[in-house]
Amino acid sequence: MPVARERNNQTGAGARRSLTAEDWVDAALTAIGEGGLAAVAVEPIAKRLGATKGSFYWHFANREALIEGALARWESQNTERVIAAVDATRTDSTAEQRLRQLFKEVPAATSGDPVEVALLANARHPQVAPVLHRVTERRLAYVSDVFTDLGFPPAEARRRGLMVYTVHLGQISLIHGAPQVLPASKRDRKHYMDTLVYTLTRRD
Amino acid sequence: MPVARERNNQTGAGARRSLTAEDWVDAALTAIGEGGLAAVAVEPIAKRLGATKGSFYWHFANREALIEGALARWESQNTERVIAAVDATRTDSTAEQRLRQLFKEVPAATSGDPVEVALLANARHPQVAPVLHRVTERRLAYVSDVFTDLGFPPAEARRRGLMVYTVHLGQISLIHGAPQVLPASKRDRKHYMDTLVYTLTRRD
DNA sequence: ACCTGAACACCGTTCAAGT
DNA sequence: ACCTGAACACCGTTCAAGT
Repeated sequence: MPVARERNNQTGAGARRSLTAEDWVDAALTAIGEGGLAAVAVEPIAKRLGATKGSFYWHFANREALIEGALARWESQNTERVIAAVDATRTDSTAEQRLRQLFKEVPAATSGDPVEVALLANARHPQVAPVLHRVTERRLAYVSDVFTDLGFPPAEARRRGLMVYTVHLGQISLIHGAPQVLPASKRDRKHYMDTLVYTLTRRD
Repeated sequence: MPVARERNNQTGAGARRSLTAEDWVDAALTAIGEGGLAAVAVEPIAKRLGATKGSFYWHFANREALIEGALARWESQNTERVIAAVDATRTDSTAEQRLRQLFKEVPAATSGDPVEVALLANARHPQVAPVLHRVTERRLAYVSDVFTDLGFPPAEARRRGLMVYTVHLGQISLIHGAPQVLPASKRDRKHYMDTLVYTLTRRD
């Protein structure tokens, strides 16, 4: 039974506009968030948009190009999110507080973004790796700046920043791969976090 | 042209024995090492073994069961490898040297094992996660013991062990996702490693 | 310019039939 | 007990034909 499917459009139930590449990218990002890279499947997405596979191939050369577009969009959005997060902590009094803040906020934002989680799960994917690399570089530069603000000389600030970011990545791996090894109680977690910040910010 | 394909057997070019579940698991592990979890594809593996897909389904319920078998095998082999690595470092004089050793050896062994790399890339896969969790727990316990040997009280030793293992995981992520951010020269890497070990082993 | 519908290739899964 | 070969479903890709 050929029922007319509801479909993305600007005018409600009225005239339906054509799909754009943007529409497909939107749908792809949604799919990544829900089921990872593997969920970027042309046929199911087409069904969701109320179109056919043939329509997709008018906008994109292939599935790879769709993933490319989705990653590019995520990266630019992610940049703005990082900047916003930075602005949010800028008024904190001490650099150590900002560091502590980063340890709390960034994983929260990170775990909260299902797309980031999915991309981290596919960090070695040839299309994902360079995106992750640029995002990493940007975040790392910011963390290093915090150590500069703490009075560390540039080279040492970079090393410390790298350590912090390394720990951050490790935390994400643990949270998503083996959360059971992390401190169980809130009290233990606070103790652990204190040890972490203390250890990483300590001077000679 | 129907050429008789060479096929896994015990007796060289002579009589060919039947395939076993083991044979399929072997081939699956090879495939994971070469192309990740996604490379565990029934049809191509069957072709490589000189058999048909139908043969596979006599030994396994489905593709998932094959992956399960491959992961189980890798885990048990990995256990032995860890034990061997531990034994190799046991004669080192100081615990700090053992720690430094771990930082050098474990990533080396880890990066050297393409299966581990592939599994880490799919850390959130429902079949992979529990395996990784158990392996993590085992390694973490060992690292914590090193800190106990260093004279840290148990709770603190666990925290330090967790930090070290977190850093280790972060390193792996960086090495495979954004190696460019790591210190470029050998000299800088040594300096960084020194800072790392010094920072993580320092007492109050 | 944008899309449909049919076609083909590839791989997962099933199963009747062979040895 | 172990395997083949044909069949079907699902998805990526192509393309002639429609509006």
